[in-house]
Amino acid sequence: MAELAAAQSVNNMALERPIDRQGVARPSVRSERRVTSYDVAMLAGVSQSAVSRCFKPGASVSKSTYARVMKAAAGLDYIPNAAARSLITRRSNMVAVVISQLANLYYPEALAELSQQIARRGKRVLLFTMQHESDVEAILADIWQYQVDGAIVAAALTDAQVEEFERRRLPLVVFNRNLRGQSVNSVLCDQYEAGRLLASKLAAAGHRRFGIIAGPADSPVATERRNGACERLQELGLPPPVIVTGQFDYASGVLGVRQIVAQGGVPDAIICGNDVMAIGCLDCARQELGIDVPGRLSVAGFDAVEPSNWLSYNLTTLRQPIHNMALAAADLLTSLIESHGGTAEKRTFAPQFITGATARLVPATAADPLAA
Amino acid sequence: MAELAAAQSVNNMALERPIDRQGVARPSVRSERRVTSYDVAMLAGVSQSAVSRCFKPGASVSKSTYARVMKAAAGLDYIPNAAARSLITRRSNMVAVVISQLANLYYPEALAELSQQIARRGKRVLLFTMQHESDVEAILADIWQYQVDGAIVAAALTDAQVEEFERRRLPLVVFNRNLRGQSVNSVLCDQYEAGRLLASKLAAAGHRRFGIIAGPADSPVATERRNGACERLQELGLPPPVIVTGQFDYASGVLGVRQIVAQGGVPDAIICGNDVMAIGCLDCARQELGIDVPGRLSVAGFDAVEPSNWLSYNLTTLRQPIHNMALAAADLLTSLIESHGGTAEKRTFAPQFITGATARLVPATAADPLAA
DNA sequence: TTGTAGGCGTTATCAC
DNA sequence: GTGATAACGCCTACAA
Repeated sequence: MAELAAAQSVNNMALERPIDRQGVARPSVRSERRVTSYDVAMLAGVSQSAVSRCFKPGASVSKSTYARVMKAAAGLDYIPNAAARSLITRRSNMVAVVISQLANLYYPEALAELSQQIARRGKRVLLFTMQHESDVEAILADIWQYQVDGAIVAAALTDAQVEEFERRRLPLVVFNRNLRGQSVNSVLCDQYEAGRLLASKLAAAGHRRFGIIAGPADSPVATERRNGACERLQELGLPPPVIVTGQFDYASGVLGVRQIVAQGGVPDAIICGNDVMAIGCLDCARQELGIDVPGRLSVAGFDAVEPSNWLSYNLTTLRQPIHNMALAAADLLTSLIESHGGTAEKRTFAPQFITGATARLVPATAADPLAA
Repeated sequence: MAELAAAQSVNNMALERPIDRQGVARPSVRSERRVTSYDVAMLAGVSQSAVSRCFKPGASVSKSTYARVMKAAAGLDYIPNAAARSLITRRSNMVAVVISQLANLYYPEALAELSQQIARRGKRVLLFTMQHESDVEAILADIWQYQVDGAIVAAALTDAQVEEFERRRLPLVVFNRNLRGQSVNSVLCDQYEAGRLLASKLAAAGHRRFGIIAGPADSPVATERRNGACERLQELGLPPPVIVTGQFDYASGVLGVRQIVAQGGVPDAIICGNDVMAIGCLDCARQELGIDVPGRLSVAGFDAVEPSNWLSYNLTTLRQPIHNMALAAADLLTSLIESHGGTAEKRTFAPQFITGATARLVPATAADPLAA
């Protein structure tokens, strides 16, 4: 009886709705209406709010209502409109991911991991890529517009930019960038320490004359790696290395080793700002310059990207635990979104040394069994 | 005079609004209000519509109003809410990009290009990645929800799935997948032809005994390349190749060549489903099996990803014109979005043969100057 | 459990 | 050029 009454009132609504929504006064521009929860409600003989509840996980709906609604929804191909939902819930379930230089081999790996972790948490990735880190400003404007729930940024941000995230109360996790002195949530690998570690290992093996093929000057990661290595070499009282700058690409590695050799002869070891440059350096040294690596020259890189592990290279390098870093970034961001803030946290991961076979890592005499 | 009256009526509104929007009946859950166009209007002393118009490119606003509004907006850090906008305009300015296996080296390059082209057209990328192409179904549900303006999908779609795009009038461009018999807008490289071309080139050089390290069975691209090669070999009356299957990764190339050699001895040539497998095959053949490439064995791949061009490899391969394909995909999608459909179009790009140095491409006698 | 009603923040329409 | 007003499609107290 009550059910009948309900159905009837619903039917009244159903009859009236078309007039409400597309009656005489209906704007002529609206070419085609979308299927909305009202349509579903009409077909199912329930109220619109009932439909809404059916699509909300923990809502209280009777079995029969649920079934009727779902059947109607399926019949109409109804899917809730995320824009409308986010308007009222203030949750878009979108996360902005800002990443530079997808050409860099390291970044695709990071992006793949991040994307997966974010999806696993029921959120979508709004992707922003940039050619140069300086493009970030324009991207931020987009981010504010799109009502994302948070952002993971793999680019250097200025103090003002970080502050704007705070002002807008938008959870932010900085990925792989150490914003010194800023209280920002960040997930990173200690690049400075990585640089020091590599220098230490090579110096311990007796290398004295170093070359460095550094990454671009506007890359904080490149700068930290270079500084870490340089300062460690200095601490150890070794002569200052020959430093050239590259663009993180293969050609830069090739060019770099040529320049270094031209400038001061073949050094004992070359530290490259990333693996791809190290591979370029290695290929050029061996195949063009005819230098024995690691016999005469040691070459090392950073990142442990996939090709560094290929048989032709087996590069001595430092791995960033990308998987764990992506996991941490997603976790951190999620908790920030849920809890609406908290104190800034820096999760630093230690780089992992990969021995490889492109660097001599023991003193020369011990390394060569023939000399023993 | 008129201006004063306007300002006054605005002020009335301004005074009333707070009551409307967060008065007694205001829900207690709403923790913090956002800055809206009403706030800007209030501060600037204009109506909310005026503010809205100021943020719409081609709208008619007086200089002075515009200036006042912009100043107020800047002061309040106001940015229009894209969700609200898309609700009424039915335009989100978001494009879904669905892509599989970011680990595949080819895909990051494609994604980078796509992302750039889409951004250049004033749209954002909503990224969906998947481990297996079969995950696409779940992703589609997300796509419907998020009101994207269109989608670029680099995955195989079933007829039903394509049909659903049509039913929802959602512009779709299929990237790098040939959905035979379906009338879908697509941008692709002729993989079948690429397979044939490679087989022809190798056969022309006198290779007779072939091995194939194919890509995974669920990958249409892999299947087409393999079929193209196989059918061409058959046409030419050559013996059936030894075929093994891999996963498009380096290890599969290594394993593949071992299997092929174990099964039927060293063949004349091995065609690999993509470059990374070809590189694995190459490394293993040369360094583990001690086979002279290209002297004794020719190796070729597909895609011309960056590492294929490195000195250590200089792979014989087929390039897909990724840049142009991304351009075409973005153009096609954009025009579909603007024009609301049209007839299905297939833009097919020809693969470009990269000679490289891992395959002997002239008959053996002519190739060897000593034999002449 | 269910329906009613109000609001999320914007754009579009239409008088003025 | 400008301001009221009605959507857009949904969520959510609140009352029943």
